[in-house]
Amino acid sequence: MTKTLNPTCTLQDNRLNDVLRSCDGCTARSKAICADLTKEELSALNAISRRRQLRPGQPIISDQEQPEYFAIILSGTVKQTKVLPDGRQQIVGLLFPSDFVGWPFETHGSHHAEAATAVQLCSFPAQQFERLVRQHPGIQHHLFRYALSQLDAAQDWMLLLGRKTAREKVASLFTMIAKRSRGPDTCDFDSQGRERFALPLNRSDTADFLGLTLETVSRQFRVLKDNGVIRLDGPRMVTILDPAALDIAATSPFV
Amino acid sequence: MTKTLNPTCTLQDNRLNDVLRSCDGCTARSKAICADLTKEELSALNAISRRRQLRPGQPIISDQEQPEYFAIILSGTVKQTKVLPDGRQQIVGLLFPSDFVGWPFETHGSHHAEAATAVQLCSFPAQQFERLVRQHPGIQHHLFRYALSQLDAAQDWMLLLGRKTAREKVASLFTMIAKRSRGPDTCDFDSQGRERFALPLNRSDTADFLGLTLETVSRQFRVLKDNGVIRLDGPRMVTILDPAALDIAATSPFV
DNA sequence: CGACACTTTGACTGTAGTCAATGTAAGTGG
DNA sequence: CCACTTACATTGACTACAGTCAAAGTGTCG
Repeated sequence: MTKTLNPTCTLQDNRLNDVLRSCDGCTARSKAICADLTKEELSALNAISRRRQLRPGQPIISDQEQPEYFAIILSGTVKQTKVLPDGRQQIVGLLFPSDFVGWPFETHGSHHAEAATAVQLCSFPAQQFERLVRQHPGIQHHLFRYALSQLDAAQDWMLLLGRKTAREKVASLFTMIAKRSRGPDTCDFDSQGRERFALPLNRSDTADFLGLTLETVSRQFRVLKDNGVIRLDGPRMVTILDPAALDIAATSPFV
Repeated sequence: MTKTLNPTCTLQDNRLNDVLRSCDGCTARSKAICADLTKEELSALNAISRRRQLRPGQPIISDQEQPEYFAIILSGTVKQTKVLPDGRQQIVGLLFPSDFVGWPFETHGSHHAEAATAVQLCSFPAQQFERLVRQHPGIQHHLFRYALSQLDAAQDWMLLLGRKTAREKVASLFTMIAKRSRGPDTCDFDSQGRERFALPLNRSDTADFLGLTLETVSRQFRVLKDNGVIRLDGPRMVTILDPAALDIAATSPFV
């Protein structure tokens, strides 16, 4: 299992332990909502920020509680879930580095968000952050646009849940995760230049994300593997062998 | 088919044809994003507003085009759709009176919105509206909170699409439409005080909203009717006979 | 009246779900 | 070092829910 980084990747130092916590070296700086903020807005944000590390399964926002803090994801993956009274579960959002977790001004909130993998966050105390958003329309503007992109993603996922076959759902998951893993710091290719990523979810969570059972997920993984579309190095490590075939599998109901 | 309005309803005059187009008599005034705006913000909005009437099927925002205008729905229902290359369709949003149609500052937008029924809109030219939003953080704040409520609704629907049975989906649709129809102006009860509403979608669109086929939708309507949960007066007119049973049917997979 | 759009119903099929057993890998303690 | 546990994943056999295909029914409009 050789692992070589794409030569175009420029590894940046997070300096997670820096006392100064400067935004300059932050890996999320160029993509998160803090991108394009004015110097003033950015330093106001930075002044109330705090780094956090979460273990898999640790909650960020618990159902029925006011969130303690909001955060930008620096590394790792966060899952948002909704559950029915009898326990059936649906993952309604997967959040990746540079994504924002939690929504200011939300009152109702039947939300639950937790770390799917180990996660590093840049967090902001809830009330201070809300005050900051009120003071700086620029920050609100970016949050608004980010919310719209999340809404669009949710609606794309509705199309997947309502209209795609199991095969298409699994293939779409792979293309989505590959796309989100494509960043200057996080991209990963094997020795032959083929895209590769670690799934942030186990089979059960994957099923809850795709609206399937874990057995069906496992079987569809196998089919894509047998067809030479992907390779599996362990149950979580996926290499895309045939990107074109994967794209077809993600939008065509037959085969 | 007797139709009596709930005595608590206070019918207001839309004055759709008034030249002055005052917001004072507007039916959406108290619930739409224009609620809680300052006098200044409201009059700025009002100054660029224009009433529009749409026939069923008429598009508001076409896929791949910059929207011409944004709008608040005064009456009727609007559907947002996403389609796969091979034509499979999913309705990703149903919008009711007081809802906002279209999103300022959106660039990508694989959005399509069209009138599901006859629709009356209070519309705003896209560019003028965007300029207004930039100038008035208060308007943006309301739009932001509205976007969050739409995101929450989308995620609730993801739970429905991914995890509910056909029976539950249809029952959930009825509870959702009943809830949205419950307004001071639009509520409708039969002679015995039972809640009643007209479905804004035909069977095919209903199927596209619930992630089912139209035949399955038709059969589940029949089961709920046979069980005495609802009554159908024509294919579109639903009366809720047993609200408790309907709530159970909406969240319990067995029967 | 016939044309058309929409809906209902029936018979059959197939995809994904269910239930159960087995496989795999990492971690624990004797 | 090796049983044993635990969590997760795979595979198989069978089932059932919803989909497909087809026909008939209903209502509206010209």
